[in-house]
Amino acid sequence: MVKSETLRLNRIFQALSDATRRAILRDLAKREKTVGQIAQPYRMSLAAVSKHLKILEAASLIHKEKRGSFYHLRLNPTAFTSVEQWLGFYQQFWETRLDALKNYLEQE
Amino acid sequence: MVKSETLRLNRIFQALSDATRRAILRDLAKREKTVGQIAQPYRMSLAAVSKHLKILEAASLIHKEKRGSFYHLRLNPTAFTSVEQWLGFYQQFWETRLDALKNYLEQE
DNA sequence: CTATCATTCAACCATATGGTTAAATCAGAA
DNA sequence: TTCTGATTTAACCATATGGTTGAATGATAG
Repeated sequence: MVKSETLRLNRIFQALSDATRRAILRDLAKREKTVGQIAQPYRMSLAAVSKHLKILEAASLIHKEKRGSFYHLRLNPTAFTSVEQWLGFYQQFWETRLDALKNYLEQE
Repeated sequence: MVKSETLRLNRIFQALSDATRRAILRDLAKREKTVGQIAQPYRMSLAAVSKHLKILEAASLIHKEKRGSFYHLRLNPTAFTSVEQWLGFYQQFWETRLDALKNYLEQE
């Protein structure tokens, strides 16, 4: 594994380890939003949400663009491919496991 | 999202956010190992590795079993399905994105 | 210009994290 | 029983994390 990819995965998984940040991603999957719109459902301060967005952006999971006096946030779907690739390596293991289970059950 | 699944994902992603722990998972993918065998490639203390293993176990990414005076660790491949499922939701987005890119490139 | 609105930045705080070393546990060998 | 080896636990430390509040920035509306 290349070092830069390691750091990239560190940042991505760390970003995803917080439930608020995962909820924000879900929210942005629907449509692009401003910081204020994103913050609205949460009880925490705007500054706290702003920090979460910065972490998501550093992990390249979202893209932030300033238009006028508003920042617009949107999902960066390609970033998810890093996780997809990382996970891909392990799929062979749980797939063979599930296949074994399936075979076992079908024997009955 | 159910709360318990949220906590489960918190633990899993947090566990995966550390490069040492991801390396341990890779290592265990090959075959089952003891704590000492796992620790051998790393410069850190055995106690530090022991902590990493506890975190991976709490995230249910590995299974730990004591046989005699050795603890044997192995991958728990089914735990990866949680990540798989979480990621699945976003695949529609980056897939349509990649399809769009593919179409664009094929136009040339 | 000036006031306002959206957002960030800075300073701060409590708790979590990832490491250390030293002591405790616990199974197997002598 | 006693010694040894494998591993965990405990206490500790420095830094990171996730939150707060209040001041700063920067674009828009009067």
